[in-house]
Amino acid sequence: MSLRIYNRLSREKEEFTPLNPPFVGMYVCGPTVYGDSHLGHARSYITFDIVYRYLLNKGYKVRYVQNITDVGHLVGDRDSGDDKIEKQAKLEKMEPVEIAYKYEKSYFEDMDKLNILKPSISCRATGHIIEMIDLIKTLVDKGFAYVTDIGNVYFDVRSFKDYGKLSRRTLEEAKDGERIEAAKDKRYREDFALWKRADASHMMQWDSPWGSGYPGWHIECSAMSLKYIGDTLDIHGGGIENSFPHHECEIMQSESATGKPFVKYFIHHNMLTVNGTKMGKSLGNFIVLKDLFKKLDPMVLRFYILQSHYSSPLDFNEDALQSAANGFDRMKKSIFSLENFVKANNDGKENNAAYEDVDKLKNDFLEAMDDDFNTPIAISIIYEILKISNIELSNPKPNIDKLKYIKNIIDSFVSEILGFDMSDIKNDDCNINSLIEFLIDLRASYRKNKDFDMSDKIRDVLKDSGIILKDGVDGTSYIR
RNA sequence: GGCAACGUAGCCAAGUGGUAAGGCAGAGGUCUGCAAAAUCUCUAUGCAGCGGUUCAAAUCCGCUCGUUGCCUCCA
Repeated sequence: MSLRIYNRLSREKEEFTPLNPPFVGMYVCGPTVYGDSHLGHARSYITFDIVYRYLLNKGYKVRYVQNITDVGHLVGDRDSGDDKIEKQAKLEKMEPVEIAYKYEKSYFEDMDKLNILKPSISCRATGHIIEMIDLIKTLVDKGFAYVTDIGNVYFDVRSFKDYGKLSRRTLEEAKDGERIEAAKDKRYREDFALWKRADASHMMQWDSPWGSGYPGWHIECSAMSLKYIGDTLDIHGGGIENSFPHHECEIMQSESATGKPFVKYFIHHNMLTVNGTKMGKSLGNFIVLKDLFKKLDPMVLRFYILQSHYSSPLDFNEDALQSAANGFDRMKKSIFSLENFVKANNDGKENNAAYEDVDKLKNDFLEAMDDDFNTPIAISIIYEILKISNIELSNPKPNIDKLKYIKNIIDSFVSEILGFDMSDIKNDDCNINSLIEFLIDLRASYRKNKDFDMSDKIRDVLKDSGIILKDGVDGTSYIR
């Protein structure tokens, strides 16, 4: 079995062969830290978390680099306008660096809740101004960029022969869509800023050979990926909406500077919409993760997102969310039953037996993941494996070895590869779990003695306390 | 306006040439002190519509309709 990845450069599924196996260099565009993370971030970083986890699972040594954009990303994603961080800093009456740290922290908190693994390197743009200046210098020296009278540095897109190799746009098309007046000192309207001269009012600025200023948005990704991974990345990830202009610009900068291909496999995830339309601050359907998690288990969101393929558009709506929550709940219950049974009946013996029906599903799961990370199919196979487990559990004499075998596979697939945190219900402050366990045991003994008045009473009291008791196949489970 | 993607059951969603996975919701059995859980069966003769290619099409080609995205906010 070999991994196949849909490469946006070739627009085809290709077999994945890293440049220097077993090492894999993966770069993913990180957040611009000027606000709390939203649903779109969840989809993006869950997508690449799956890629990262699966590559690790296949035995690759992955260096996963993700940037933190804390300077240079201008409102409008263009070459003029306010810096997003500075704008927010003025709004909150804080230093730009305070804003950046605040929302970087917030970002990682949310990603932790979604059980997203930390990248191997998380690097801030402001920590790499020197690298960016060096890269810009190289581009100017090689004639791919030019310095204007007022001290701006632009990339000369007409010097790059493969313009549009990723987005498949031509310079002619670009002209048609132009709605914003280009800066006056550009030689050509599609040239983009590498370095901008700053006036005194600009809060963040650095010395450079072209005067005091700040970097353009695109250059940070090139500078940091070249520094930490090398001239050619095995994988570059990001959202499809950044395909143009951001990723296109990265390619032009990097390849012009190094003379080598910048990226082997470009992976783009598709958009997330809310109730059928694009999520936007101005549209009133903007969903911030911190708000959402007040009423939604982050694992349900993870499940919801992984139930559709990363390359398909995904709509977020109440009905679909509810069905995902129900489906996830059933999966979780089946896994609890399995784990509880194995825990209670573990004889500690090594188990070398193999089971054909389980092995077939095991292969199907891995085959689905190999096929461009097809998580919807992978999840459907989890249900089929759990069905075998449930049937075995309801046997009068369950096959312990088989259940142990299944448990190991489920642990690996559900927790490690799909990244679901299956740890039990979390307590807020005081630990009342043992108390609940005691009442459950007590009720079990009443039931055994057929004292159903008492057993039902315990169930009712617990229910009034918000604890729903359900008698599972192998014993009682409870839900708060 | 230019470019691109998508349209599969009540809902969500796989499937890119060989006869429609899985989840949710629904119906009916089995099991059970009751309830729940689990399990079994059923639920799209059809994949937006119309043509075409083929022994064979959800899948390839053409047209039409619809939705969404990028070129503005935004991952």
